[in-house]
Amino acid sequence: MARILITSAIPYINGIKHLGNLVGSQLPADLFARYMRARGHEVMFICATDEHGTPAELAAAKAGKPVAEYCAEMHAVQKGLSDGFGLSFDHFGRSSSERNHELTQHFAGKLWENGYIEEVTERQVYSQADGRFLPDRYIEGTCPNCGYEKARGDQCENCTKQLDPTDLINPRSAISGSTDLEVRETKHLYLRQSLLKDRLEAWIDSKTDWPVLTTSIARKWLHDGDGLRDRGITRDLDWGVPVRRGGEPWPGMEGKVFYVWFDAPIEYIAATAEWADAHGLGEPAWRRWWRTDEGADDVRYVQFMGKDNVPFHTLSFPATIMGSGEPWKLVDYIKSFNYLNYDGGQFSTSQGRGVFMDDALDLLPADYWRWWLLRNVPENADAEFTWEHFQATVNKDLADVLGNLASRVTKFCRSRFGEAVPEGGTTGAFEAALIARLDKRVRAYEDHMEAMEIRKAAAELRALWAEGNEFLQEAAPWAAFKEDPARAAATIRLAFNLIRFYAVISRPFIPDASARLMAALRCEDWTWPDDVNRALTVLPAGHAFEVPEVLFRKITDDEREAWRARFAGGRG
RNA sequence: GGGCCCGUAGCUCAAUUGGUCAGAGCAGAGCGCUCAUAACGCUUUGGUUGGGGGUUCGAGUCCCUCCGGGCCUACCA
Repeated sequence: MARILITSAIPYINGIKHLGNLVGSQLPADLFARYMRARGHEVMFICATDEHGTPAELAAAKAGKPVAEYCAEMHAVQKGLSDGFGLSFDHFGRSSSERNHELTQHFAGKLWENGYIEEVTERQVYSQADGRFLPDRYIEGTCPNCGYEKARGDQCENCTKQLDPTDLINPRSAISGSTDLEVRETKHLYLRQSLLKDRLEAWIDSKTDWPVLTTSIARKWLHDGDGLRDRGITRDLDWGVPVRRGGEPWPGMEGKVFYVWFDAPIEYIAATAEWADAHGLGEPAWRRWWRTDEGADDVRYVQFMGKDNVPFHTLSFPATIMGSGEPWKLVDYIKSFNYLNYDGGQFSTSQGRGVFMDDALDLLPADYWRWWLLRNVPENADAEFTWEHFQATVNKDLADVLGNLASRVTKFCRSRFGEAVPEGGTTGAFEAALIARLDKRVRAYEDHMEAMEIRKAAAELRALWAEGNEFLQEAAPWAAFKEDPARAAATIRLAFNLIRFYAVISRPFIPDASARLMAALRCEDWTWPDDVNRALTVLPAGHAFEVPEVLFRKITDDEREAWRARFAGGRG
């Protein structure tokens, strides 16, 4: 039994996430976690809400609430939606937790001691009306290059020129529109990750099995321009982790907080500590996952994230850990994803374009979404959600291939033999051939899951389901029943076991449907089919069952069109 | 501007380090079955693998170039 630590990129707090966010990290991480648990491994699956930063403060202000209250509410909302999608986190923490405050300050203290933090006095734009320093992109003005009037302080969206806020003509706050701006001096801490460039690069180079997407982004940042740049890790905000060196105050940094991208990855560790706290466990319970000197040496650590998060996970966070000089666990494998687009464009939180997690659960049970999203997860390139494809995939795969198989077997049995697995008859070479095919496929499925080749795993799983229909067609128990009922009984008995087999292996993808199948079979034996032959004899003759409700209903053309219209934009 | 990824049958995608790899699912066509959510099974029509050039005994698979699409470019996270 292995020990596997899994973290999903932590979703930002300022609103409900859309399906693109879900499929880019949390959902595939859940698939992997569920699979590894099913194989009997010890899994620690961690996620959290990322609660600090300017957008959180602005969202809270817009909602007319104190930021702490806003974050607490949104955390509860996101937790509820995570549960709704069946995301099986061992703990869903909060980056604003006391644990994260302590750990973030601890890391900063160690980095300072080791010379990896530098104090830098810089000039930033301050807005009197907003009472805050403005990040570059929150300053708008006229582009000096092309004259576009809504250029942002970091870049002009019209001509794509990189800008400095002070370049803008007639600069104003993007928050309030105020032009009462001034440049003030302010002191900040920089993480001197450039000092760790060689170590980081050697580390990245050693990861030859990582997705190209992951390593290419990391290398780009290592070599772009003058190489890896140092990074500001503090901000002039109220909401966040106060800047301290471990337990000590940090002279000259009063009133400042750490930058979210410094404290957010540390929350992976902190959330594991939160998990231990929530379960009344002591320090060793979580440290054995994270400290290589306290048991984490044999832990395999896998991270899931969208490509936008890769630089922070391949460089900044590892730099934080390396620079601490302490034996914290570094990630072993980073599975990164491209984006999911929506019907010809991008998902847009601001425009309400696309399907959001709450909407999705409002329309259909989680398994429909899980299946489509995972089967089409943007592994190698950006993928696209269309209602036609969603309808076609779900109806065919889930309703016709899997759901209907359960219906035809259980209903046939009920009408011919009654509501118990029939007895009599024996299996022969025909069944042995089926088992051989299933064995080959389930081993391939395992290999794909182990390698996190999600699309391939989904395709193999579907092929396994299809084997059931092929077998039934060939065995034709409805025909055999007339001349040789025992023969039909043996076929149906195997078919029942086949359904259980499918429930077990499909569970990582469609956990609710698997549970309903098992409930109908009145079975609680979720043993993984290491031995397919044995797995197909779990349900004995005489075992009572119920005919399940329709496992997956079909999506109608009318629904498809109504939903397309509803989610075209203008949510709110 | 720089960097990266992609462009394979109508659609969505597969093809270990170059050597039966030109495939699967869907859609289409034909046949079969009738247990089932008008579901299932079998057979079958589709591609000179974006264009051109090159390396090689042999290239979707390597190199060059052109065309087309996407992403990233560091204080929003």
